Amino acid sequence: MSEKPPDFTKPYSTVDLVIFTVRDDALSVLLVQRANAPDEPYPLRWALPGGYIDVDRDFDLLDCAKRKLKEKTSLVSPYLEQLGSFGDRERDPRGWSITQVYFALVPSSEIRLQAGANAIDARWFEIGSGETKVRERLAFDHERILTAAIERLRSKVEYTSLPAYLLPEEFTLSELQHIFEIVLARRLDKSGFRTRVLDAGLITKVPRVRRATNRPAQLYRLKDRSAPLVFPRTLGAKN
Amino acid sequence: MSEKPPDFTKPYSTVDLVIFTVRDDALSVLLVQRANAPDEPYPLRWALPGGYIDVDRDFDLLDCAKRKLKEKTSLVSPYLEQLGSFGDRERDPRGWSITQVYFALVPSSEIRLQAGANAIDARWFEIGSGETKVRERLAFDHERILTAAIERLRSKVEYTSLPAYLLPEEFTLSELQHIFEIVLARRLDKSGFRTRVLDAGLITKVPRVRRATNRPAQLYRLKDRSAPLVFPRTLGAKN
DNA sequence: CCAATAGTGTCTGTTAGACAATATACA
DNA sequence: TGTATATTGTCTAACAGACACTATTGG
Repeated sequence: MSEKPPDFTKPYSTVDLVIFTVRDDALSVLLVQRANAPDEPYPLRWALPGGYIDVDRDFDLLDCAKRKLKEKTSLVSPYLEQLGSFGDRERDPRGWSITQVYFALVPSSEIRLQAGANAIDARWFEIGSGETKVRERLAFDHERILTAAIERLRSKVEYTSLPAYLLPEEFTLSELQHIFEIVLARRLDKSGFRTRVLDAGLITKVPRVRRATNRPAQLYRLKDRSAPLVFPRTLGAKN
Repeated sequence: MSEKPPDFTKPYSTVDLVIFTVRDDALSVLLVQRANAPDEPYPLRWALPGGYIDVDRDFDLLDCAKRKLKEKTSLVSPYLEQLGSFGDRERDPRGWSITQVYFALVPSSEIRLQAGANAIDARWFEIGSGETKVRERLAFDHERILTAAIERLRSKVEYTSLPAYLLPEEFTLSELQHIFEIVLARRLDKSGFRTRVLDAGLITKVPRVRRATNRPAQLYRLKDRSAPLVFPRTLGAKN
């Protein structure tokens, strides 16, 4: 039962990102296409954005995730949370590897996609409701990771106000409800939704309204955009 | 924006365990004392059990965690869940390192402690309610990890039946309630507790009773001991 | 029959969920 | 005035929480 010394074989360590947004009324995830190089595994396959930890530039894991997020989306401070890590002997043909997975929620406006170093293209893919979440076979074990991320997102939406991070800074209650409905894939009752969200005290009015061809709607914003998460009560109504 | 090649400097990768039990009516955590060797960081400090991933023996992260758990407690299949990973440049003086942390719930009976390779002693430490969770300064960033683990445990207890894994396979409802109260550090209403737990359908009667100097108590067991987790409704009563 | 704990029943304030009514803008 | 959406109100069934009562054993 001897410990391996620290300079024994180390696993590869990467950080990958599951970046969600809602566009065209559909939950979508950002994928990048891998380069077509002979020494790169899974050439031309679509994959979650990410890459190796740079021990010289990154101070910690979150730093590394933020850096990669910025490289892909040029966003600086969206919602970012650790999903978990996935590591085994077979997921990468180059050897024992571990990926630290973070998931991010970003507003679909405010985004300019950029292809990264190892990626020749970057695109949004809609999340389907079936067993296979995306109409592509992904590289590595990324399908499993994506599935886990979706599950986490859906379950957290039941008791937090996470979807607010999918909207621009200011939004109306109707817009917020709409985005909840998209993520949860079911209708919600208007009255119940409003009281739950407002009673929870997570959002505050801003002294402005959104005008259209009807009654103007009060604008709100998150009370504390940096706060990791929060919890109204249970949610539930099916309308 | 060039990617580092895979054989560039890798962080060290370890797996650490936060092993909880309840003994003498107190939530406790298993710590090991680090060896007093000149080249080892934090000599004689208490730390979470764990160690380097062995890329030859461990197939995946969970495997590695199970192996280490077995080495320390000789338990094979208790509740084991990934807590998260902690990685940065400073947490280990030997260099950039990442630890994959798992947390386990074990019944306090059924345990024979064993000191591991790098550990000269292993002991249970009671979790206090104050800011500092344990009356010891721990090695590395293990205090932060322990705090996160306790937080996770307490929050999950509010909506799952996790504490059942702290009991032997068969238990009475009173025993289950008692252990909930210890973990949550508050009293619960008997009637409400029973209906919640039973309605959730997580446990089943076994055709036996526990006898004492009073009315015998029905024995129960978890319906599916391998099921990752489960959720009654919200919990809450303060009695 | 007493002590001790197991197990069940009752009452009440709160709330989720469904639904309806009213409000306010532009055209 | 009409249309469209915002916002608020009402009613009801379900439920959590508090508390009390009954049940069953050993001594």
